Amino acid sequence: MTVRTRFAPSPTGFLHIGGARTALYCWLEARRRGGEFLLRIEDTDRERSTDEAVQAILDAMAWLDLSADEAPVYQTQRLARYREVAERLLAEGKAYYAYESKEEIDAMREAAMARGEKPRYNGFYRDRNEPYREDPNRVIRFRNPLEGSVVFEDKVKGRVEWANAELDDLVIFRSDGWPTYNFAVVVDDIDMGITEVIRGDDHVNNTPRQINIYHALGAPVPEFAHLPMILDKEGKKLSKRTNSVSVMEYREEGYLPHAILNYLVRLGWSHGDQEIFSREEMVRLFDVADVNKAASRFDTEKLNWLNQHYLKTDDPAVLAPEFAWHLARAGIDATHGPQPADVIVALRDRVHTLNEMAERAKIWYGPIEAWDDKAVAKHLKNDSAAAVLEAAKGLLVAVEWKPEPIHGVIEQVAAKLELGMGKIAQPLRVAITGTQVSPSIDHTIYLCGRDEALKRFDHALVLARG
RNA sequence: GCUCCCAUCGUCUAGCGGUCUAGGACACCGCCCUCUCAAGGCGGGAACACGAGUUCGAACCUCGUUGGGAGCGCCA
Repeated sequence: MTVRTRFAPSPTGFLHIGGARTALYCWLEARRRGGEFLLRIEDTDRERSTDEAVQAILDAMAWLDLSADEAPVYQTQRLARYREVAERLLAEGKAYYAYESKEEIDAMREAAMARGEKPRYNGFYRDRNEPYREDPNRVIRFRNPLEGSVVFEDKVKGRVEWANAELDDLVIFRSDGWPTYNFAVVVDDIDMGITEVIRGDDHVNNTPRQINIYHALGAPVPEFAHLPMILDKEGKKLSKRTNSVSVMEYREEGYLPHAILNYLVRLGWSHGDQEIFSREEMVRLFDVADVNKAASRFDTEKLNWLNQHYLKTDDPAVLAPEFAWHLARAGIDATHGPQPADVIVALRDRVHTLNEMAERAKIWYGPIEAWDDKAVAKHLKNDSAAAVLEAAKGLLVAVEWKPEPIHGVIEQVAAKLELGMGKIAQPLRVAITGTQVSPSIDHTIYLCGRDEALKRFDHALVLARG
């Protein structure tokens, strides 16, 4: 049988970083085993689901390049099917109508808690065989087995056993006429031919209930793999207050999609000592069965390292479009000025993210915004600065405009004036950038462009002599 | 409260009864390189939560303790 996995987010917000990892693992598992990866939008909560959220999730998936093999399935479009299945369960006596009000249910729960028990439905309508009737409180409940236990072999957690006595008769159809999560999921997973249910840890508790529904429906039970949670740096649940949780926020912060994927694949899974995984390697080596049981913390420092790793090793031409996106966001008009790919080469050893890179690139796309007074005082207003600037200007006018020849010019100036590189590079750097920190001086000058560089030297000469 | 789950350096992890004076990576510290900042190279500190038991032998198996987490909805 073909392996089929699915990622099933509910569109109540953006694609969460934890959701992204779940999607990645589902995608990888399907790919490795030559199967299919599907997407299902769980939008039955009409109060909280929005079209914007659906689009945001789709966009994030596309940006991460985790494409589904079939068009997404929307639960809201499958209502008739859920009804049909629920009717069948009703007809077979595997489900029944119940008419308690929400207040009654709440009271039931509180009473159980008071008795030190789990808050559960007491099964009042279980054996009453109440017929269908118009009632605002009408729900359909699943007749869960009373005895025995549900056992399943979770691919990451191992054997899980659950006493049916712990489970109550869950609502499968709400009074508003929509199916509940636990029911819709099972119907969908059966209809979609899902063979591997890979999802977050928070669903383990639902699994026994769902397995009972599979049994009631006479459908084969898929394999389950419950992924541990991703916690924040403090070991707390990831929250918007303290972390970026949306994948697209990470994009805005300048992270590369494959850096995020590489970070995520190693969070809870490993392959010996390997840290860097290409897509092909992930597909070949990943196996959900090797995923760790314990929750892990999200460490931005390591993500930073990975992001810079890819910044340094990827082809600048391939990185250029994503970088251009950041330049535009930073309000930079890149139609004039240096090629983004050249800027990447100059800055990639110095930053961890693309937006940091865009910020530093400003110096070559527009005028110097702020002069560092200390830099000017130290490197421009001294005995040799003016001479250095003059000499450099003289040679730069005619040199071939590439980093290497420019580097040659600087060496010539040093030789001619009998000065060390420090005495040459720093005044030039301040002249071009207004600060004493920048990439190597040849690149710094090169990226500025000949005309602009000469203009900045002239201005610096004024400062040096003033 | 009840049910279930988890536990190796600060963090991500390797380890699947002897090869562990516990390996790698991020972060941190030091040195080197150096036109600044980085990057890079070399080196360093840093962990088996605790207690019993099983065994000739335990990070690995069992039980308990402690500490964390999840769930207990007409939310997903």
